Amino acid sequence: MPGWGSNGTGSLFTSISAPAATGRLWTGFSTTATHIDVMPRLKSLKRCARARAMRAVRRFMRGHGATGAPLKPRRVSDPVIRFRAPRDGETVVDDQVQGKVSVANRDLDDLVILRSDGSPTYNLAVVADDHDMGVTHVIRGADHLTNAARQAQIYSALGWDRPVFAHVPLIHGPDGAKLSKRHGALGIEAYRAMGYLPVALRNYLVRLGWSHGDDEIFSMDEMVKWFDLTEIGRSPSRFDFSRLENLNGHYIRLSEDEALGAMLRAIVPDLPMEEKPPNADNEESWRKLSQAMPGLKERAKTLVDILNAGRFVFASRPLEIDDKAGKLLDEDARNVLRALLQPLEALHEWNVSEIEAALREFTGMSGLKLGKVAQPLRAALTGRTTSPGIFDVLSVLGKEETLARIQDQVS
RNA sequence: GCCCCCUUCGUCUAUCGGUUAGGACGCCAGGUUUUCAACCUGGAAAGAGGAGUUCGAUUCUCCUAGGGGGUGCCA
Repeated sequence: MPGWGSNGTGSLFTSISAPAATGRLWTGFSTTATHIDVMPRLKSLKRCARARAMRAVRRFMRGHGATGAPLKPRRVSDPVIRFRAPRDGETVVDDQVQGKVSVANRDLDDLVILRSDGSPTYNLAVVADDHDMGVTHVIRGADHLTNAARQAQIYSALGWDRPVFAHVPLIHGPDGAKLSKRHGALGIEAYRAMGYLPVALRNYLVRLGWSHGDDEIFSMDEMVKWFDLTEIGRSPSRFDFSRLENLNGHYIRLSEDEALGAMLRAIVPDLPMEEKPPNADNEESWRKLSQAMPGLKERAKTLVDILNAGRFVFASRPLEIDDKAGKLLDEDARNVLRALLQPLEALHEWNVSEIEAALREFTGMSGLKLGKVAQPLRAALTGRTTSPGIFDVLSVLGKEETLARIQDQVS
């Protein structure tokens, strides 16, 4: 996405417009790229306004006589310049999404276009700036619909052609209230820190207010090929985290292990303390994490989930055992673990297939179901009742660490 | 208050006047399974209400209700 963030006074939620020449996207506008034609005229208007206001005040004071106090106007407070809007008729905006929207002109007031300090206000600035840049399409949130009518009037007053307007429906929060930068807004960085992938976010967002038959998963190419303004619905939607999580899980499972590892390391600084892995600067732990990635990504909905589920590779002994895992480690379980030490110790090769063979042989001999062996092991090795496949856990941890963690529980 | 926009399962949506109103997420049940996920099968779940137009309305029109947005020397 080009042009995220804010430049000067504009920002993501204000306006997105495309200059014809380059086809690049711009967000907001810059008040420094100014409007050669308009500004000087307005400036002089302002001087006139001030002079006129002075005269009016004097007149008023004369009219009220010299009743006492020293009534001598020093200076008129700085005037503003307003746009003289048409009083009759209506202004019609032909919007690509909303259709023809008409507003009676009597409902649109004479808005301020130049502040008392001489700077232009939003509605004048976007119009002048978009015009200067040759912007062809103004696409923004439906909260700007009324502004479009005002801006249309300004375009007309200036004798300029209007760009194409498109006002897309807003996205409300899960509670149905507006989601915007000034109210309960979540910036894009917040979603990053929650462990959402850019691809997932894009895919989720594109389906809000827009659809392509029954399709749910879109590649970037498909989005570009199929998306069209004319197919956008007009009703606002709610932000649904479970839907986002589902897509995010989908894309995590599709991601390469190395790519996930890189993203994980990148977001660690942005995470709250309790979500950061312990000893996060330990390279060996990161190596183990990437080794465990196939099993971890299978189970995760967010990057934070991966870090959380993969915490056991970062943890140092003695391991913290959570409540559920603790209850699992009763006397029977400890006996199983004790009996496991010897056959594991005897393994020369420490890899998934050797480990699996050894454990299955053990269950065969002892008559225990694999679950009766796997769960205590899982508890002792990860401190949790859920984890990636148990053979993978042993393999990733390494022989020495595995035996030590079991020893911690049986002694 | 005034103006504008919106209204199909809880949520996102499909439907270009005639369908058993479809799909997805979530939820419930079952299957698979070393846990949890993933995956597979099945299930519950919707046209806000009222008038019209029409042989026939979810679909077109109007009204009501509800929701949202706007109404700044904010953007």
